[in-house]
Amino acid sequence: MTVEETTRRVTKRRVRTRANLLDAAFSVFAAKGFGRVSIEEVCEAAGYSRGAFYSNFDSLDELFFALYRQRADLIADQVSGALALDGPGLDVPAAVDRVTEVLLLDRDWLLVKTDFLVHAARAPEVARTLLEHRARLRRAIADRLARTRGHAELPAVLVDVEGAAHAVVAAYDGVTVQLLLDGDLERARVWLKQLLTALLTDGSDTTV
Amino acid sequence: MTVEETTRRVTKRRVRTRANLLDAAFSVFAAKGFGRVSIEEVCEAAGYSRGAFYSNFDSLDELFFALYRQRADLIADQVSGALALDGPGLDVPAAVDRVTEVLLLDRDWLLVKTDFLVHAARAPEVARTLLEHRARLRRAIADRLARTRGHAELPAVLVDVEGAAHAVVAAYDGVTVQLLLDGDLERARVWLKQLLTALLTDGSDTTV
DNA sequence: CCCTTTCGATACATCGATGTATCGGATACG
DNA sequence: CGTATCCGATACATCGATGTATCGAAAGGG
Repeated sequence: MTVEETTRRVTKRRVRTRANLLDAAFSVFAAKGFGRVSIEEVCEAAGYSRGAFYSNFDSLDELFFALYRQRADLIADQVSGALALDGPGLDVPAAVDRVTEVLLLDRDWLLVKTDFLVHAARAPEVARTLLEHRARLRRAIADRLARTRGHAELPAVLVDVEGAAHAVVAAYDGVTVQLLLDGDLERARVWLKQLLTALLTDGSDTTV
Repeated sequence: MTVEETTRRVTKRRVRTRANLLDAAFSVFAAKGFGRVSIEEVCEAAGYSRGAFYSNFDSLDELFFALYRQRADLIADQVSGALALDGPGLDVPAAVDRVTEVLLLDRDWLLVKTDFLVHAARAPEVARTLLEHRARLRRAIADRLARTRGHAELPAVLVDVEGAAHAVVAAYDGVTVQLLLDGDLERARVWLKQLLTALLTDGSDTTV
């Protein structure tokens, strides 16, 4: 880039190239891991030369960041959608099902996401972005929970809906780890549903 | 190494060197991440030249594997210890406390561990090792749970003690992610305790 | 349809990391 | 204490990745 803040004519070709680079990067990152990927590999996968890359990004880090942002936003929207789907105050299990489908969509994304986590864990700047993403997600969940039921019916130790939302995210992350290792997507989904059910209902409610 | 299976005289100096390299590697990996570390950096941190490295390991991957194994075994022992501490059938909350202290000991280890996870996720061979580690940990937990109580008192959705152990590990992993991002160790501990309590007790039991 | 601006390919210079071969000093063992 | 063996430092050859500078081609405005 190295672009001064002067507005610049942005070509259609350019946006296409950028998108292609991002897509290719996703595949390559998923396959080999951020740490083991060179700029050239991304370019090759996208069918461009390094000239194209340097015209669009300053570094692999920057591209990685853009890539994460793109996909994470997309998924966040899908989750919000899945949460909003049914009217106010309807059944949690159905929502859990839908959200689970979206969150555990494909392993490649989880691989890239985890790479990004590892990256963020060592770069406070980046970590802040990721934390904000997560906070937004939690809020969406908390809102949904609050809308459904009046603070009751949750295990007492989780304190409030905020706590419950926190727990949901933790469960998601936990199941992700197992899935990354064994690669069994379907098992992971079932397992996440069980966990969420265990967390969001008190012992009496055994609807599985 | 490039060692044929002929037994070779192993010097004291050698074990010391190896240990030093592993220790240095731990610091360097924690600080910069496996993907961004060169062999030379590790050697420099340990106060050796690359000759020493190549005399002890074939590649960074091999060193990383050895490092993980070393530390993971150590922690596994500590956890077993913490679980075995009190007599048969005594209180869960105390055990939860002790285990939590051990599991969330320092962030550096979690960083390295997560790097290793990311690495394993793309190398089935390595993943198997890690899965075995986790299975062993789960078994220890399941045994402990079984010893305490007779299958009752657990949320029904978790099915059995195996399921509960699974849930415990998931909670641990979930909390780890948050800790990696915000760096707040104490919060993480509290939070993990809450989660475990919520998971291991049915709604009626509100002992926090 | 021309001309300006932008894009991306190519070639080049540079740097850092890797692995190997060699050698002198350390270490164990008799 | 002498000697055979082992260990790790040094020097070297090589390779791949990075970033930049340059140039022809594409795109879009008039």
